[in-house]
Amino acid sequence: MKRKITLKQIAKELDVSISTVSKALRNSIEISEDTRQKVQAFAKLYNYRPNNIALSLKNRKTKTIGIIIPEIVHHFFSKVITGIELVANKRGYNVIVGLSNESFDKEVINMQMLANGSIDGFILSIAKETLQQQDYHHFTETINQGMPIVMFDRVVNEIPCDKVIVDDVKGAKQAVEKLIKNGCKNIAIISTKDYVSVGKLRTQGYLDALEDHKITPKASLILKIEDKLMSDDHLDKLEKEIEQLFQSNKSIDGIFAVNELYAVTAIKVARKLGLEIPKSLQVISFSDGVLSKHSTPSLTTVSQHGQEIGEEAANLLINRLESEETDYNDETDEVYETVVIETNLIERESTKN
Amino acid sequence: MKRKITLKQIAKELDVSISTVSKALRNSIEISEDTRQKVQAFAKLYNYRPNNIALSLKNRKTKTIGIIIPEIVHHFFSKVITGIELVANKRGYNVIVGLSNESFDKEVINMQMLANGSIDGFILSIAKETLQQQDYHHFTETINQGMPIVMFDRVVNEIPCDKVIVDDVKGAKQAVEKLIKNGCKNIAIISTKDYVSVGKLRTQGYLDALEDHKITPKASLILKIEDKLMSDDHLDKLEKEIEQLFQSNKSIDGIFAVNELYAVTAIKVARKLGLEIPKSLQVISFSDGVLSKHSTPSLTTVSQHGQEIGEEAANLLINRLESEETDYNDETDEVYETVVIETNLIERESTKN
DNA sequence: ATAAGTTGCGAAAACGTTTTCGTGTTAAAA
DNA sequence: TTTTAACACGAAAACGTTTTCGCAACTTAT
Repeated sequence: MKRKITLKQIAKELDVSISTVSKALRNSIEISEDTRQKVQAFAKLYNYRPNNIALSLKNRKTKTIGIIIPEIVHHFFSKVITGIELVANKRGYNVIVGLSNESFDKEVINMQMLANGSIDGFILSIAKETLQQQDYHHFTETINQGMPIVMFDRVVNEIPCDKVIVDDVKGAKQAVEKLIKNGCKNIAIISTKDYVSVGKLRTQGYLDALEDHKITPKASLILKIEDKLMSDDHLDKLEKEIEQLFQSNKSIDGIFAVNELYAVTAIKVARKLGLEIPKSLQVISFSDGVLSKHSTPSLTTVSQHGQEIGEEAANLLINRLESEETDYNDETDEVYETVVIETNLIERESTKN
Repeated sequence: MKRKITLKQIAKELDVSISTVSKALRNSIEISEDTRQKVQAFAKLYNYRPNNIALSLKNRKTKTIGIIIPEIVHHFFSKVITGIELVANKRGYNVIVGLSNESFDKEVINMQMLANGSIDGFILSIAKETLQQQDYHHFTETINQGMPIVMFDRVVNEIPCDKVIVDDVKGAKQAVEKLIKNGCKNIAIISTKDYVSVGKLRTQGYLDALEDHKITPKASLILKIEDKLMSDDHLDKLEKEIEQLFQSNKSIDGIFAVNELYAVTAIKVARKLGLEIPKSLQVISFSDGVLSKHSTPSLTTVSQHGQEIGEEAANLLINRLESEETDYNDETDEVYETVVIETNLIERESTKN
């Protein structure tokens, strides 16, 4: 079990100083051609690589990005990670992942674990519990300690940081407009409770679309699901709630769901009730997961472009990290950007065309 | 932009030495009650936390696990990560994720980036390209440098390391036996080319089941898909291949697919051809992704227990890391474990019961 | 009053780098 | 031959910790 070789060992072996070895490896002109070659040959032979940790300590930066997300078994979030990793790697950074599991405490703990020098900055999407409790002190503290944060998707405005979001209102509105244009007269929405920011925004888009078309929203057509029902264990409960919706509104001919699961479940229930899709019921869902493409009928969706969001977030963060380096006029601008990624409607089989 | 506070700053502020501060914070008995309180109060006030990087350098271990997987937008792999993260966090470790994107080069690069001190050990699943080229030098090198590896799912026997796998042969065999028991007379398999180890093994299980029941396998019932067709871009090509399978074997009444996508695609094609599921065609698939549960009909699957695999792998790795600490009799046993996670059959709508 | 033991703290090394500065040697210039 | 410049290298500091060791200043026992 040989440890990795260090400068010190090379120096000793070659009977020169550590500084000489270091310089030789970095092709410093201070070192004679002779020794340089000797050192480099030896280093290559022993496959020397500078120790990252030592470099991090010396440079006071780790070239590592911390990601905190609510869960990873989720198409959207894993797409985002893919995007982050892509540009992070391209720009010489690693990513370290923490899962909050939608829990406030785990979010805090995870951030503390990473904030103590392990990373240079955060990219995160806020846990539902945190959104519910509206306790954001861990974010402000992190930022106050000079560690930049980029939030995506689930963001809160009161935190001063860069953000990457999709225009949930607009995306939802477009979806509902599509349903209207396709002749739907009674469009229901299946959303989450309002504390989930995106649920609220998408509901807003739904309402906006109706208003624009002089349709009076009916409370009975707005179903707000308690979020715990997302987990597979509560699938039957989710189905019941949706069935209830259909039963008490026989004339529903359009469904806008804020996520895939709600959409496919709605379709399943609707079919059981004898509705034909898209003939007598058209469905559009937010999200661009695997279900949309491969379920039958495939779903018309508002695509969120998760990977693009990740790429954008990573660029935002790294730009900030690397501008700080040169920026010696601290305390100045502190101006933050909010990038909006455009959604687009992907038409599939669950709507008429 | 205040930096995080350090021992040195506290020491200066309180006019004691760095050592005193350090000891006071760790409740050393060397320090008087008085100063200890003073230091701790001050540290708390300024929210002092020891710098992880400095600790890593000093202790020569990072308490961080490196994960290298082919892709993250994949139910199985993200489940595994969830499992790894769960036990890693519980045991005081972080996880840092690298994606190989199924590419040999990216796998190598990623491992090199992390192996230079950033992590204490690897958990990984091998990229398809690597399996194809059968070039494993980066694994052996890493291991030779004293960094333990745990492989899962896609493993190779010639590398001396701990492994966590599912019994692919057995799982596949059970699935096919279920089909046989359910009355299927002409069972086809949709698998991958043999260089994907799990594809090969599952095909073996298929053959074993047939043999056990005195059924002569027919080459025309064995479809081995070129793996590039996994990506959504080639979906139509995949469909064509499967359609071909059905067209040239009209009597197929059972399908065993090695992954979800193949299964749902097969179902889609079969329906187009007028087959009813599960009445005239029964389907079983490996994998426990989201498609299985939510597509219609839902899929009967061989569940792989991704999260459990992740948990097991993390425990294996951390155990090894922490046994090394005490184990000063190096060079000894070097005995590695291969843990087999049992699969089980989850019956849903795509088979009769 | 002296020897011995206790208490409380600081200096310094170590982890592995990079970089600044100093210095001895040799070669070129005066 | 002396002065100056170029060259090649080493010592040391710094990043932020923890820990070993040493050493004063007391306190207790003789």
